[in-house]
Amino acid sequence: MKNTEIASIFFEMADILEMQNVQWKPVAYRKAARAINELSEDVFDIYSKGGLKALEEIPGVGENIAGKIEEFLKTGRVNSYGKLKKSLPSGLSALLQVPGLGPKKAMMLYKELKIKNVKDLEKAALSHKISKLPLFKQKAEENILKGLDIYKKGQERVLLAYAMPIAEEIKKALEKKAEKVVIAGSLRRMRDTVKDIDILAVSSRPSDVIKIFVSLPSVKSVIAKGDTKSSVLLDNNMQADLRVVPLKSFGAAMQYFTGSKDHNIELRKIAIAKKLKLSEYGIFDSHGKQVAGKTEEEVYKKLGLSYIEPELRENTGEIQAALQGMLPKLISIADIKGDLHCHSTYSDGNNTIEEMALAAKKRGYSYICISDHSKSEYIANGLSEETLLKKIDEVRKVNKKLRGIRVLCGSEVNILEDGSLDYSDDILKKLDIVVVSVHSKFRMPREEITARLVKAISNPYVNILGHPTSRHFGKREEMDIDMNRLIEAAKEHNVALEINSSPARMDLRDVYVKKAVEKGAKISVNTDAHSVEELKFMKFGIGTARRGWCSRMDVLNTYSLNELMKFLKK
DNA sequence: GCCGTTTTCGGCCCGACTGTTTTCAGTCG
Repeated sequence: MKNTEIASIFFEMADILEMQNVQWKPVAYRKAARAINELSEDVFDIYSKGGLKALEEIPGVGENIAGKIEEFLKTGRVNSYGKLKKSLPSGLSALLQVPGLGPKKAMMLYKELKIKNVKDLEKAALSHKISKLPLFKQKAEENILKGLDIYKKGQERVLLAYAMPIAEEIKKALEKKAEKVVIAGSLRRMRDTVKDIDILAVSSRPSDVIKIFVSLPSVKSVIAKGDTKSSVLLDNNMQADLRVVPLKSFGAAMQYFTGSKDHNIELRKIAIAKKLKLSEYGIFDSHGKQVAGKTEEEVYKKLGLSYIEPELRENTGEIQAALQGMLPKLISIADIKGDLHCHSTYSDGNNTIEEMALAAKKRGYSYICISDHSKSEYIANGLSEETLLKKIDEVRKVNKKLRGIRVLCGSEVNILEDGSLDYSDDILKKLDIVVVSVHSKFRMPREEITARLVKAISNPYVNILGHPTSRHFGKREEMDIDMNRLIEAAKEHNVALEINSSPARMDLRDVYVKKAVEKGAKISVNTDAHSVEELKFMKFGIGTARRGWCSRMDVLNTYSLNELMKFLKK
């Protein structure tokens, strides 16, 4: 995908323009860059199908930026970007990534002290050159060193499943003093990765709550501390932000602090059009009187919108749909009747089939599919045909023994390099469920990998395509797939696309899920659990399903056992 | 540079915290 490359060009153009004190263009370039990053479709495909006109359909992309995209796709470069870059030293825009430094200060440092990059900045701060400048006194120098510390540790995004328990712990601590505490921000929107932790509290004595917050044992340093808000750096180098509001503003504050930024900006524009003002304190009329804000529902209603679930708040069509009352009723975790992709001690799992089944029953499921690895997955102790037959027999025995849970015997069958499968059809047809996945040769050209996947799911015994893009955070990018073709094939062959809830996978990701749902393909939300504990990851996959606009009937494992068996027969 | 049930020109979300500002600019979310 060229999207990230193009978006980062526009982000950098915005930074440079901002340092040159150009008005508004930076806002426009950033808005376009964010929209391009969120696209499910490759801009190259959009352009080859619909030309410049189609590019201009992307929100925030007008004639000018569309032209630059076209130029990039045709020549591999953007002329005006090259010119902009030459206007300033190459490392300068990186200064903006240092917390506390914005365009004004960065330019001042460049002009006064010839600071051209982060290295220069550190040298200057350590030798106390910065505190000699008129705008920068001693405190500013300290803050730059603090900012550099944060910058160097990297503000990389962390996994949702990693950040959530940390946020929950902070919430628990604050609940001792506050009347209400909620986790907001991208955590509440259930993004697969997050950058920081946002917490909102209600209290009539905000300073008490803030005092607890800044002195939590996990706080390494305090970035900011005021009467109603505070930011801290945790010892794992994540930033946590707290906001404390009065009860009458709770809904508006929740709305504001949940975001996303673009969603909020759109809502505020709607408020203005209605001669109202929306802020984190509520909705106010022209006399400054509060007309809504105690609950989120009230805020959306006052703006003429139906309630928008947090997971949908990305300004990708949800506001338009809410205006027309066309939002889907989203799936919830309570709709889930079973897990269709789990492992047992037969391959590389930690628990026996029976243990997994009992854990599933305890979660209130009515079925669980144990889909161990296939024979060529040596490293994970993949099953030979002979062992697989033994396993089928054991599943039968467990089903005889247990009541209230049905174990389905499946396999996660490797998709080989040519798109053929790791077991013969004679074996596959003995299984209740066949999940097929790629575990090798991830980096084939787009055409080949797409053909490989389409061939695999065309096999009549296949039911689910496991972790379709095989991305793995910190390890592996998505495979380069023609998602439109894959989704069409999945629909045609009645194969469900998996949302793999394993924290480092979260694959399919939200934008592709939304596309699949729009086209009527089925989704299956599974955990890929290798132990009974990992069954709990379901909630994260459900988060992605909701972000992909899934309602209950879009998701295979909300079906009752009977409905599921009917689907599996094809 | 983008965009339009008030606009094709003239707007562009809103408010808190920091530092050293004696009334506000810069930065952030």
